[in-house]
Parts: sequence; structure tokens; C-alpha cells
Amino acid sequence: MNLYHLRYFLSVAQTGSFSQAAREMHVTQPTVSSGIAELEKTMGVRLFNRGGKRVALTMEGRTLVNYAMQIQDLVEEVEDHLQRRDVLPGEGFQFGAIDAAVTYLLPDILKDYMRTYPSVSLSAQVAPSRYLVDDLLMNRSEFAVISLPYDHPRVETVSIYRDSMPLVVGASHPFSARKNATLQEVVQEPLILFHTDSISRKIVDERFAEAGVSPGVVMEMRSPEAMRKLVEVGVGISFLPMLTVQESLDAGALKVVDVAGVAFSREVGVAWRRGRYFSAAIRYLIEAIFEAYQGLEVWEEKVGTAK
Amino acid sequence: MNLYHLRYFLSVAQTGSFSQAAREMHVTQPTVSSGIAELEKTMGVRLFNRGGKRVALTMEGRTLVNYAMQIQDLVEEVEDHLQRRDVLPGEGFQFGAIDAAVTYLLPDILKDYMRTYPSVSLSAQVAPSRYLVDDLLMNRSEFAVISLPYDHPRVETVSIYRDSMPLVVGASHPFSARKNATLQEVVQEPLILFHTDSISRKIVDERFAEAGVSPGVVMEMRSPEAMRKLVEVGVGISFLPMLTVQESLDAGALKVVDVAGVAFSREVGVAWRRGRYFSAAIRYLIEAIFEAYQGLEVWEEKVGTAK
DNA sequence: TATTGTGTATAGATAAAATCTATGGATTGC
DNA sequence: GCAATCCATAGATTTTATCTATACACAATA
Repeated sequence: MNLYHLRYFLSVAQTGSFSQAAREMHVTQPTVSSGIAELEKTMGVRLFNRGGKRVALTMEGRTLVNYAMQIQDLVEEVEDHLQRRDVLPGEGFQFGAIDAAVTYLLPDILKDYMRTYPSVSLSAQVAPSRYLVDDLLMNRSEFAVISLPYDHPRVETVSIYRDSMPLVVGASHPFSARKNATLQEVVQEPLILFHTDSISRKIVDERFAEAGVSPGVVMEMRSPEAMRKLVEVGVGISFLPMLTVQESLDAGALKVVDVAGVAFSREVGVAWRRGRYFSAAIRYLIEAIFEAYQGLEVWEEKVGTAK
Repeated sequence: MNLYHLRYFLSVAQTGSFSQAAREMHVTQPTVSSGIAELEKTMGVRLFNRGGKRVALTMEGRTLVNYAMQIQDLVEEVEDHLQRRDVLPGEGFQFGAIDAAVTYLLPDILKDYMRTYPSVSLSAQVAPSRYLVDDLLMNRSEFAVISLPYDHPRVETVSIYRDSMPLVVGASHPFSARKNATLQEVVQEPLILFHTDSISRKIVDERFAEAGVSPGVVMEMRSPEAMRKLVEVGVGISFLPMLTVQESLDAGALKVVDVAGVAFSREVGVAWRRGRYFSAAIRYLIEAIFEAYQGLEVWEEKVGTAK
């Protein structure tokens, strides 16, 4: 069976004439004849009774008309939808984001997005960058907002936000009265650090290594929110992203202490599998993120305006 | 777009692999690749993100899956229906029949038929044979039960019933007391005859011509039932099919009078356009008619067991 | 009853497509 | 790194669809 033949068939059924159908379909009459003959052969039934001035559908022909019209409609509908890049109700996609992004950077953007694409169902996977990149590589999510830098030959990244990662201490901590401290002092304190597989931890470790000191770690964990709480109650001190601690600083529950001569910071960026294709609805969300923060130019340079 | 390509597409979507889909579809992997590429080209969208061990559907791909499955289902369904010669609810066909046939010969057969094919809607066209044959030639009805003989190069006929066409008179008519009459006597009486375009009239005229007499016609009409009524009330006398007058004879409202030396009769038969194809559901009805009366052998000889 | 116009079927040539084989480049997993 | 597996591509081949030309059937008409 062939969709063109089905079209010929419907035209013949409607006009009652092979010749007229051929004219309508812009093909020759033998083309229609052999198209119908092919249908009749594969189906094993006669579709028309020939002989009069007009051909007449058999009962089987009438049955096929019924289905052929439905099939035609579906084909036209799907071509239409795909060409105008419609999203079917219930369709959607998954992306990844680190805790800080989904909590502090994305809410407004997502809200706008869902107004633009109300029928798209979004699914955000929240996890440390490492795992989000795994999802990207496995094609399980379309893109991810992760901590940078992240170096991988098959992952592209574009920074959207530079986030300082100051030393924070609880309001009751001895350091809280001071403006600054040295790294040597810091490593004497109980430290709460990100888990070693995290990017933020890698950054902290690098700074320590450059300064030739090593921290006396008390706790390692993956949840910045949990770490913030622990610092607030005085279990230890920590280097935490500004995004995470801003509210606690405002409320006075935490204090920032400068560390002489060393700047801690990490970047947040968008990552995707190199060379992948972005559907319009996804592209739109990504570009909204770049517009809200930064990186639109770099993105366009890397991905191009074409799809 | 091509139904095979759609099948490949669904298989890839399901297995997440071009190679595996190729194995499933019993084609080579490049065939699947180019099938998908063709779909992507005509639709103008990417359907899969390649790259990992498994390929992943894009949003557009997911939309297409949705439709492709529906299309596949319809295609399978229609092939199934046609191959097992199912009749869709509401489908049916039209046949023709003369008054006597639809009133006296067919009722039981139609009743049985509608039990066997409850979903088939029958439409009977009741008219004089001439008109029914027009319908046959125009492919407007599938077959017809008409008066015979009917000679036409493109119409086949098989007799199913021989019906005598005696002279009938009203109970109060002078002839009604007699056992017989001569043609010469008959033509002196007011005669009610079928219209000249009818087969029964042709038969009557032939007998008159053979005897060298000509009737003094009072009325010509096409409805045997109306003629019966007119004879009953004494407007005239008539040659009417036994099928039509049997009940009136039983009730004593009409009397049969032999006409010396002349036998009037007509045959009833099934007619169809020569060389046409019969759907199973139609064939079944026709064969039921032959079985109930006669002619099954002749029919099978003319049409053959094949379709 | 021949004639003409309009139909559909068929044969053979041509064009278009789908598919195959062979191979290259990329990625994953060990 | 190395082997295995995967998808893309090029070119050859086969299959299918379509076209041209023509035969044949039928309907309308003179």
C-alpha cells in the first residue's frame, strides 16, 4: 500500500472516473489504473466495478473509502503539526538543573515559558552537575543548567552567571565579628564542604592547593541548602555560593568573611550534548535563559541560527 | 512519506536503535537510516537525536510517534477487514426488484439474510424491469430481480421462477361462471394490460399476434397490484401474474378463466451487468435466492466459483 | 448500424525510489 | 588505548512508479 495510491483511490471514488481522477491528481490515466490495480491486488478484493460511463465502488471499496479518508486526514494533520512545530498536548521534555539554578535562577523564566507554551509539560531533573551531564550524554535530558567549568569532549557549555562563593560563618561564630581571615586560619576551623565529585568542591580544592594548605574537613555533602543550615547553627564554616546564602545574609543568620588574597567563585552555565538538535520549544527556553542572564551571543555562535 | 518508512520510524522509536530496527524489519541499517532521513527531510524536522549508544526521540519525533501509531493501526485494520471481507456497520448495497418479487418471492429470503449479515443495510429499488436494468447498466444497483426474457448484450440473466399469467376476471363478471373462453371472446371485453414497455405486456401481445387478434384496450398501467384491484371491482379483465392474484383467488374475489389453446406465462429471474464483480455479502444474497427457487447451477456456470 | 467520443487496460520504455554492499567516522565499554 | 558497535554516506542495483502509445470496450449519435 502506498499513500499516493490511496489518494488516487479516493479521487476515483469521488469522481467516479479514472480519467478524471488522473486529471485531478496531475498524473496520467494509466498511473491511476495501475495504482488501483495494485491496491486491489494487495488487498485481494475488487474496489470498483468498471464498465459504465462511470465506475462504481464495490462494498469493499466503500469500506476502504472510510479508512482511506481517516488515514489521509491523519497524514495531513501530522504534516501540518510538524511543519508548524506544534506541540501536542501532553508532550514535553526534560532538562536538568542544579539546586541553585532551579531555586534561584529559573523560577521567573519557567513561569514566563509556561505562559508562552502552555501545552508543553516540563520536567526538571534536579541533581549535582555530574549526574546531569550523564543524562545529557545518554540523551535522557535535552539540556542542563550546571556548575562550570565542566570539561568533556562531548559536552558544550555556555556560562550564564558568575556566582561568588564566599566564606560564610554562623552569626555566633568568632569570625563573624571580623572583616577577614587568612587561609591558614580557615583550615583550623571545622569545614563543611561539597562532596568531592562536585564542581564547587573542585574549585575550593584548587584554591587550597595553590595556597599550599589542606583543610580539616568535618563534613562533605551534596546539598547546598543543608550546608547553609548547618553553618547557620554553627556546626562549621563553609564556602557557599552567593545564590544559596543571600537570603540568610540578609536575615543576619550568616556572615561573609573575606579570605585574604583568595577569591572563590564558580560559574553557572547551560550545557548540552555537542552537536545535538534542538526543537523549537526547547530552543525557546534555552534562549530565554541566556537573555535573562548572559551568554546569548556565545550560544548563537556555537549553535548557529539554523536548526 | 511512505508507510514503510513510518514502520521503520516506529521501530527505531521503540528500540532506540537504527541497527536493531533494521534487524526487526528485515532490512539493512542504511535502509533505515535513509528512510528516517527522508522523513526528516519531507517533514523539515529532526526526529531523533543521534550520538549516544541509543538514539532519542526529539519532541517532533514524539509527535510523529503519536500519529504514526494511529496510521499504522488504521492500515492494519483496513487490511484485516478487507481480507476477511467484513462489512462495516452502516455499509450496504442496493438491488432492484419488480413488485411481485419484493412482495411475494423475497421476504423470507431477506429476513434470513438480515440475520446472517445484521450489519448490512439493504436498499431495494422497486420498479418495472426496464428501469431496473438501467440501474444495472449505470452501476447504480448490484443486481435485480426482473421479468424475463430480457435480451441485452451487457446483461446476464438467470431464471429463478416460472409464473403463469392467467386470464382473471372479477367474481361478478359473466366469464366467472365459465371454465374457459376463446381469445376472440376475450378481445371483446374491456382489457386492463401492463404498459407497453413491460415484459409481461410484450408476452401478452405476442400471444395475441400469434392468434391474429388485437385487444380492445381499456387501460394500461404499470402496477400489478392496482390492476388486480380494478379487475376485482369489475372495471375490466386482465392477464395477471399468478403471484399477484393468488390471494384474491383464494379469497374468491377473482376467478381464473382458461383461454382455449393459449398459455400465458412469464419468468422471473436475476439479472446483473455482464462481467461484474460481486462482493461476498452480495453474492450470498443472490445465491440464497437461487437456492430458494432455482437456477443455482446456471448461475455458478456463468459466474464461476472464483470472484 | 456504423461512427465518434470517452472510458479503462495493457505493453514497453523511462524515470524515480528504495534498497543493498561497502566503508568511514564516531562513540562506548573494557 | 582497543575492540565492538553504532550511524552516515557513496555508489551500484533492484524495485517501483510513472509515462507514452495503443488496444479495446462502451455509450451516445447520426
